[in-house]
Amino acid sequence: MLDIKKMRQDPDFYKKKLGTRGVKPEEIDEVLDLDKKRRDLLQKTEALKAQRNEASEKIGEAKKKGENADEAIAQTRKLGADIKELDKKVDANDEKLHDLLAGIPNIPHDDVPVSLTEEGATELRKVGTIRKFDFEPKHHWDIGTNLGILDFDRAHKVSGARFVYYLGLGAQLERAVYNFMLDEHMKDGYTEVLPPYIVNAASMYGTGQYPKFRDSVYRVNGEDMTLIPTAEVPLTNYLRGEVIPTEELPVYVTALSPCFRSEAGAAGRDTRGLIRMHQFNKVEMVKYTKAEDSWDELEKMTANGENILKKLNIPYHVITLTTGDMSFTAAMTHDIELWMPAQNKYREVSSCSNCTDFQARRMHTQYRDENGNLQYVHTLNGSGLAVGRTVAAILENYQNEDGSVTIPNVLVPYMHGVTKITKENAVPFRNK
RNA sequence: GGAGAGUUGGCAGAGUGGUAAUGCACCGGACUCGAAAUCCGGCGAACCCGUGUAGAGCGGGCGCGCAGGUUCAAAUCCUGUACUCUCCUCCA
Repeated sequence: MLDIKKMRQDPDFYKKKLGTRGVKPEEIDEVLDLDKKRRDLLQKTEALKAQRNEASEKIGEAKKKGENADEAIAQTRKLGADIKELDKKVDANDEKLHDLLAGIPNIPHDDVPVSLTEEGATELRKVGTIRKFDFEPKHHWDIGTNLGILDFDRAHKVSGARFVYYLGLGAQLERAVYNFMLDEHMKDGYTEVLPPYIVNAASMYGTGQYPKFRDSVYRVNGEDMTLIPTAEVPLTNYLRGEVIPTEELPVYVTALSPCFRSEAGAAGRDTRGLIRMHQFNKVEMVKYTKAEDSWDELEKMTANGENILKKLNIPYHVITLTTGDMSFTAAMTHDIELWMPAQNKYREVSSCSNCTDFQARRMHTQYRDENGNLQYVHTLNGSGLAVGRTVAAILENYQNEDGSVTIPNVLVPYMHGVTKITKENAVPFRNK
């Protein structure tokens, strides 16, 4: 949610900045018209209310003295009707204003590359050496299926498209990866959290999924409850409506959670493999910071995500998304994309965003600055990392010609000493 | 799923139709070499509108979980609803 007062003061700035995200200037004008109308109506109704309050007070005094106040009551009665009429108009106007304003995205930072499409993203750095294969590298879904550790067919039978079973060492690998990630983040100062996986509509609104993206989530139990599309929702809403003691800032939290997404509109994309599932695991990082610290914190958070890939020794690059490609709430987003040999390209594994005060204004999450004034916190979120995609990358980058997969060194302890997944050790019950 | 109780300022806690007690905490001052104690004064989240250089000051609105209703007037009455707690049932 943007600050309407600031928008009122400098409409041209907002039109220019939001234009880079595809917001039409007429939308801003409409918001400002409704804002003006709101203030006009408020002045009228508040003047009447002041009048009524004064009259009521006099009636009260008269009654105390035992005097007759019938005439004054009759006169004041009319005021009540007028007020009710005006208040209805105010409410209707407020609703329109709020709906419009809640659908306008965050203001992009000046350093964000301007483009309405994903083309034009800035590459910040490229890390790691891309492995040269002396055989044709296989896709992870073929590797996983051949080893028996990924079973897409039976998931399709039991659940449907875009679901998967992990088995044996595959399931263990997934668990090893997210335990490794959580341990690394704890070393970096994050507090581990195990949040609820179902949240209410107010939380979805707070982080900005609602009202715009109702259709991309799974709702349960009628309208209100939603399976989380990301742990960002319960982590960021954790302090919703609160004033955070200043000495606690910055707050770093991390959580593993499943993420549920309907992937409406993604039909036909990434139909094979682990890349785009209705349910996947993700380790999420969330920070609450003071306003002046959030840009530094974004860089640190991105580094926390990169740290995982460095230790896993998987090549990646970091890009800054364009104005048109960023998520609704972000003022700037760094994506980490890891290397998928079989696809011969980088694929997104993390998205780290500074949402500035955009979510905090929706959630009313504040702190007191050095003058004792209330300020909105800045919120950041980033994947640290998407677990399924990381597993996919391990399978592809660490595959051997015979179809086996070597376990990255840092994960061996998490795999209880297993150094390689082979057809023989992959799924015990298949080898009886 | 059934029954009951509760929801008031940072915290505790009064208030059953006349416009939110009191205590603690907090802020300012006095006393003191200083601090504690004590005394005096102030302050009741945030928010919204007007005025204004101002997130100062001043004026107004709103404000007792939330949303409606009755009334000149609602924390108080009525209706609905959310959440919390207790007991029963159930369950990992």
